[in-house]
Amino acid sequence: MRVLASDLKKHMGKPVLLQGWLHKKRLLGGLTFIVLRDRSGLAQILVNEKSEVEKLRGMQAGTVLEISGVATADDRAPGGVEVHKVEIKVMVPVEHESPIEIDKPLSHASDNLDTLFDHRVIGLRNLQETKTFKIRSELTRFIREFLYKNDFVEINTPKLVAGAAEGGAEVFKLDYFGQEATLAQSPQLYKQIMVGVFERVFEIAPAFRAELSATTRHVSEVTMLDIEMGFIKDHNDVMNMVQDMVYNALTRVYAEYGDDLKLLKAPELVLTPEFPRYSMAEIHKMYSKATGKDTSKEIDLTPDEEKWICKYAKENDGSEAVFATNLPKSKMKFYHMANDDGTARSADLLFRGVEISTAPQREHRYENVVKQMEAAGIDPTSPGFSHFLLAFKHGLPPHGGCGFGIDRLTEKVLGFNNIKEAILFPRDINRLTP
RNA sequence: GGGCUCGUGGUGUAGUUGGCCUAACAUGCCUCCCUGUCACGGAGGAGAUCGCCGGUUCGAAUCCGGUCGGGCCCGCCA
Repeated sequence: MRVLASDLKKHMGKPVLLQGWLHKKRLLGGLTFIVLRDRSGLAQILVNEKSEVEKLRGMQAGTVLEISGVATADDRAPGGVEVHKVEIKVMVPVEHESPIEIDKPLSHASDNLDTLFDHRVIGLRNLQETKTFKIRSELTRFIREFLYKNDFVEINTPKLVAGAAEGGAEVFKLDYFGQEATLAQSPQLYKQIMVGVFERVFEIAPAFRAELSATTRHVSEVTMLDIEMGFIKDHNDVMNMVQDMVYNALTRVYAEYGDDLKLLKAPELVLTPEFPRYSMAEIHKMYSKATGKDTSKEIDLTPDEEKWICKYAKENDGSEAVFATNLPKSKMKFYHMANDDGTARSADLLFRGVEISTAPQREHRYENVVKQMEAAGIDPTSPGFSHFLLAFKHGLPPHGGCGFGIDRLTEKVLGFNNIKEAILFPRDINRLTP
């Protein structure tokens, strides 16, 4: 029976069999330390026999090993336990030198990201990188668990679609058995349709954006969390749900992975259960007053304003997450609901300087959706939209939801400067491999 | 798409007002020594025509032009 590195302590004094990768060799002459990596972490193995050490001559990091020995308590060993009386079996020999180091932190300097991604296949075995993606996995799990607890149903919607869901944004086009298809840039229309079925739905899936953006915040394949909930009282219900979900996921990840986050030099979490809310107009005014730069004519928040309001909220409200509410109507999508004062019932959630989510209330009245569609220059009878409208025709309650960037959330939790650092195999305007 | 910026052994860097560069340092790799390492330590070694092409010059990693490949910012957004 295989024993995992992290379970060695439970087998103190007993024979154990470990399987994993050679992570590090330290030869001290008469004795040799081997560090073995498996899915649970690292195990230290002490080898005395010359003949056993010889089996590892020429074997590089990554060599797949089976080690049998005895779990032995020793204060000098990391974690107080190591394996003695060892017999080594090389399962998969590796003689090629590792292209990138796996036992020390890799450079995440922006100039070096290209090398980091070129060597991603092996670089991900680096403990720091592995931890990053373990934390990403857990963040996603906490979000899922929160949503399940709140009666949301997880759905999967098509990524091969006939037309653009949101209009405006660039889409990838491809040949679909002779028809032109696009890669879905958002599950927007489908998740609204599903409100008519389950009331509360969510999806975690890729979305494809063909915009020629080259910034630290953009990739062309993004992992989106999409939420939609029906029978809301007002826009606040949507913001509250997103807020509670984020608060829950962040506090959990800091509680359960605090040590790893500290090791990865992630910032301390500063968060209140209620996130501060400022209207877009207020933020423009506050920012202009504080910096002397007039942004009152800006439609959206500038990247600098996003950073500024996050810093402001952290210092004055004790929260690194902040809502920018009442987004301008001119930016509104046809499926959003407008306020009477020229703003939209939409809010951006900002965290540590970037927008991680947009959480609007939807226009749920059939006639209004048709009107807003026509105003946006979309033909309501076109094949891509007639199905969508059918759901409204047959009854959709007041509803709202959010699009939420999992990549950006992970990036900011870990204190990275570039979204790609939080993605296993990022896709941007000039990277399609690995 | 617009602006700015960078390109030196496998990896990370130094050198960039031309000559002391026959390219330095760290790490990784190879050989040897080392019985408690944990970024082990010590001795030695291999490994780069300085992204590519052209130009200026007695002489170019260094200056100029072009080209290819990155990065950052803006616009747009998650």
